[in-house]
Amino acid sequence: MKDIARHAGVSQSAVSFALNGRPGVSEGTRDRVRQVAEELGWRPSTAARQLSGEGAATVGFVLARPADTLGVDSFFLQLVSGIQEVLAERHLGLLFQVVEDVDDECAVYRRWWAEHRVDGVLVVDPRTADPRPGLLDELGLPAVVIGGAPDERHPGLSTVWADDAGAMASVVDELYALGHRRIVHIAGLPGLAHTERRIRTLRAEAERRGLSEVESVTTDYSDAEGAAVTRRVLGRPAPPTALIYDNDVMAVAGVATAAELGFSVPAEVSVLSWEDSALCRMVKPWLSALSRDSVEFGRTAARELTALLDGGPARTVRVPVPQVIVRDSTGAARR
Amino acid sequence: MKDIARHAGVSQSAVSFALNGRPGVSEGTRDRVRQVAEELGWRPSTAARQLSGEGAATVGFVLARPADTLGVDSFFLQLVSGIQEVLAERHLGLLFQVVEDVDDECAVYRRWWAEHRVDGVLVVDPRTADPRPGLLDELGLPAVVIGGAPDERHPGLSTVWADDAGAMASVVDELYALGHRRIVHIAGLPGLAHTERRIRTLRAEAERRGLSEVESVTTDYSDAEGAAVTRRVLGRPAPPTALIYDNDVMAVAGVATAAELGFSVPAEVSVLSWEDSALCRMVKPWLSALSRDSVEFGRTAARELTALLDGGPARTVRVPVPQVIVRDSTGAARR
DNA sequence: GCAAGAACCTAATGCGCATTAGCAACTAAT
DNA sequence: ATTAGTTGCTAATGCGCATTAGGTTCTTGC
Repeated sequence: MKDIARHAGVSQSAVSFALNGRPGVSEGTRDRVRQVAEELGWRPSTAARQLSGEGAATVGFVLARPADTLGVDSFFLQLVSGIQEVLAERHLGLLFQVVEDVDDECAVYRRWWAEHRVDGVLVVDPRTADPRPGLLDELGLPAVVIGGAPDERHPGLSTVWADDAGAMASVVDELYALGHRRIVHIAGLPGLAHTERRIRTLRAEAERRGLSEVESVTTDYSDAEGAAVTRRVLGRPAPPTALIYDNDVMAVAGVATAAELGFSVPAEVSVLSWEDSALCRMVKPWLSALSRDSVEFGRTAARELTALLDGGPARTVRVPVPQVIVRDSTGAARR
Repeated sequence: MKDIARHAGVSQSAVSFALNGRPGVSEGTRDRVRQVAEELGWRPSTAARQLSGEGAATVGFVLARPADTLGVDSFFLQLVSGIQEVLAERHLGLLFQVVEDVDDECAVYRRWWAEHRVDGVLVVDPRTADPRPGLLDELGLPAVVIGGAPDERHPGLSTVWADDAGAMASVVDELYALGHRRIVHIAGLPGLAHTERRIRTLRAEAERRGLSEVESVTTDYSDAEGAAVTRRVLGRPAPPTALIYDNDVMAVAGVATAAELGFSVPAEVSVLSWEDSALCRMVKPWLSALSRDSVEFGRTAARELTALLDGGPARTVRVPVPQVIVRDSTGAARR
């Protein structure tokens, strides 16, 4: 800015006024300063800006999962891509960190907060008894919880969520209509809020219809566990006629396992993936799947965060209910 | 720091000396200051530190690809995970951005540089005629090119690369030994340095052996194009007996397509994936694949970058040649 | 024709830290 | 006993920006 001031023949303060749209300089001077700044390729130093009270212009995102389970997962990249789209418009940076578990994640938040490194954070994979909302509330760090159910205990946090319960209900509706009575839900990680929500809803729906042979089994989302559970339940005397997998990876592994065991899909067992991706169209039969717009999900979350950063109120936003895309892996139950 | 100084009964400068291990304070004072800082949960403001010449404590990473091709890709998450591991040790942040294309990527580098937002960057997907190394060299931004071939034109940049040429040569060796003479390489994006390296090497190896029916076809890495190319080449009067796919997604799509066309794998056509992941064990037959340690690749790249940041010389590091993992999708050529 | 105000600009200050210069007390060397 | 050196600290400065307090000229109202 000193350079610009010299080139434009004004004081450094005038430059600041001119470039920040503040009153105090004539339009002529403002234009001249802008032009010089442009020529010099000037950009404000984020550090200096931050030091004079403007915030870090950065948003944090922590992914808590062991390195070895960072496998085939299209959801996060898509989510991040949507987040970026919104952040980039406002020239907000995304500070990204991968850690092992939630405790480490909390430590990262504390550090970021103490170092004034981020203006806010995006939290994913909310859990039952999650320490993170409380911590963020306590630190006063603006945050948006992605995928969490509305949480009245932390009114400072925004929430963006998908209606898993509604989706599960519609899935059960559909399977029931197709004649399925024995259904196994190969769920994801226990303790994750959306896993528990789906499990609870499935149980409620089953009870409502008087179905006794409906259950959920939790896994670690890996193809290995997906296959193992599939093998176990299909080996029963009265195997399920429909399998709901909480992600695409397990669904694909499940189909392969079913085929191996001599079950034809969907004639003998229907398979539904709770995540749509290219994977679902890479196996035969093509997998029916619950489809949601992950990129848009990310955009929504980022928009909520920027709203918070602008001083807006915390809100709870629901994104559209995931829709079932019927392909070739679901059909009428065998009689 | 002012608080700490007051609590410890010393000047603010003494606090700075104490906490940074500088001479100028007695060990007693140092310990006392450390303790107070600990109690107060003090962490230095990165902005202030940066303003006084310490660098941004942040490394940049840009992923240039259209949002819709951000699909099933385990490579990047694993790479990033490895990068993080090394950066986290040094408390370096990772600023992450997704953009549409290389031009946007260059714009991001320019902005980061002007804003002093990052101390260095990691560059992925190097291309033939890539504008990025030149730009980074010009800006003087420390950088490590991941996956690039050694480049003498930009001695300021470090390079971490895998020996694709060597790997391709060993793949051809192996397939040749199995009796394959008609081989199609379903390559990735044209213009990517490693794509071109593999293509060149395949051609050279074919010529050396006098094989005329060996070729490479470039794609966009998508399952759709992988399937389309597979369909086309297997429909020929004399179809290839071996297919080399540049990633796992296309390989899986290719196997499905081959099955659809009535080709049995590996009896009638062998399939090899140039990327190993859970995907390769999610289809039947399990895919033979070239395996590399992406997490370690990331670690190596991050280590090279931190070395550069410490003022070390630019280096070119080769990671181990990917190894062929023989599973069930490759076998002797049908006579 | 003179005071009051507006318009446009400059000087000065602070953000949180690192660093340099400076200063007092004490010790070692001559 | 004086100087030189050392130790342990404080005061002061600067990094690049935003902002507040002044200051000068130019306009307006009476």
